[in-house]
Amino acid sequence: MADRAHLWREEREADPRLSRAEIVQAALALFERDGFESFSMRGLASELNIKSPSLYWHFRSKEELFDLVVDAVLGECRLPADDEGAGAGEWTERLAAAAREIRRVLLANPAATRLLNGRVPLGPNWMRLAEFVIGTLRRAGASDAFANRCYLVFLYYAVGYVTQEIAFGTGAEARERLDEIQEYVRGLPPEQYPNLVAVTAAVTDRGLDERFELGLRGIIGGFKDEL
Amino acid sequence: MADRAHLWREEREADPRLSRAEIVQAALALFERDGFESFSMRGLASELNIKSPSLYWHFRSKEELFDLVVDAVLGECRLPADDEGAGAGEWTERLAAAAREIRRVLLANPAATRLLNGRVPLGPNWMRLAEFVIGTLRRAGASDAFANRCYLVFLYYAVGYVTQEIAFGTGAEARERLDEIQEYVRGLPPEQYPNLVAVTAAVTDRGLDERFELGLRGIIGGFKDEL
DNA sequence: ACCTGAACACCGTTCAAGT
DNA sequence: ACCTGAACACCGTTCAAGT
Repeated sequence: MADRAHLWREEREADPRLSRAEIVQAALALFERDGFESFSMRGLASELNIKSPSLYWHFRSKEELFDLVVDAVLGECRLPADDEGAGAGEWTERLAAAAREIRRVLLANPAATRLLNGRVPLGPNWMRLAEFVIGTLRRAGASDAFANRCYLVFLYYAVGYVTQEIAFGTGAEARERLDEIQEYVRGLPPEQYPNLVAVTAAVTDRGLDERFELGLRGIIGGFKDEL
Repeated sequence: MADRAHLWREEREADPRLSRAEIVQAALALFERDGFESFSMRGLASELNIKSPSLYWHFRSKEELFDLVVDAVLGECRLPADDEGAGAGEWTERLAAAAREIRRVLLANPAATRLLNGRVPLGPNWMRLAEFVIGTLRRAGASDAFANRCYLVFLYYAVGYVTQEIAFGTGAEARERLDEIQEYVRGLPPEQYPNLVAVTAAVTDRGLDERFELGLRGIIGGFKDEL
């Protein structure tokens, strides 16, 4: 009887030992559930039913864990298949699609995205993005030197834009926040900020999508001109 | 004799009471001296020879103080004078100059710049930047709606790029770090990252200035095309 | 190999109290 | 009006010890 219970238990909690990947996924989930500011190693440990010092067997530090969380998020980006053949679209459109995908994934993980700042991403999923951008550019005829220049500009644009965008919040919260800010700007002294106030008064939409596209057209258009 | 000493003392430490601006300046200095991670309210208080709870008489929270530190940094940006007359250069060049100035100031204050992430800047010095960009665009013939779209894209590009750039460190440290990363990328499996590895092998310079300019040309060129 | 208890040296913030 | 002492409820991390 006792033997049987034990067997059941073993089958139930499939692997009592935690893998690094499992911990990273739990960290990511916790980030998005409770927000950036609420995260702590102790909180993560308790979510995993262990004590916080155990985490230091798996990771050297919180920063190291964060590096992996960032890469895990980037891993959610689905890039267009790497085909040069007939079906492959225009390179400019391929790049634009990748940028939109990066934005989609980062907006879906706003809390974890904040980890990207002040961090040089070096994980496989960042490298995958770099490989895609550089490959696309080279097949479009870019020299090595030029492709090397472009890819960071491109990725920094996407990441940088979304990072600032996220500060407004996401979803309904963002819309509310943006409306508040519009109110605030409209109330600013017009003699000091004539253009800012005038322009804000004239526009009522929020247009974060359109702005991303505007910058993106500029960046990619610039690549095309200098190719 | 005791009276005299007292007078001296009063003349020396001009204003024993601290103003918000003084505290903000001290916080900024501390940030850049000891780095982002080392900052604490207790540390700031001890730098000002007060105890940390006193800071909460001046500021509602650490976040509120940070808002002011961010705006203080942005206040260091010197924009071209607002002249429409004969001396005024091409609007594209005026915008480019402003972007370079923002980058210069943020690179000079890397620790404080990290505060910009996840924050919507709403202080007077951010508004000043917005006013400048919008004014320049409107005088160049942009509609209200278009100027409103462009200015955030423009500012986000500058801020976003520098934010990521700063992750490499600054000065000699950055050069060292970049060389390390180049080594690391060159050592990556070429069958997995053929383009990335090839391109990195072909290029030896670090080119963060040139990349910023490349993106900037694209962004501003895009504005010009759609004006 | 993986996890824990106990401890160290910190945090941000509140609040009653001082002057 | 401005500042402090004492306290609360936390942190990340280390390290000897357990299994």
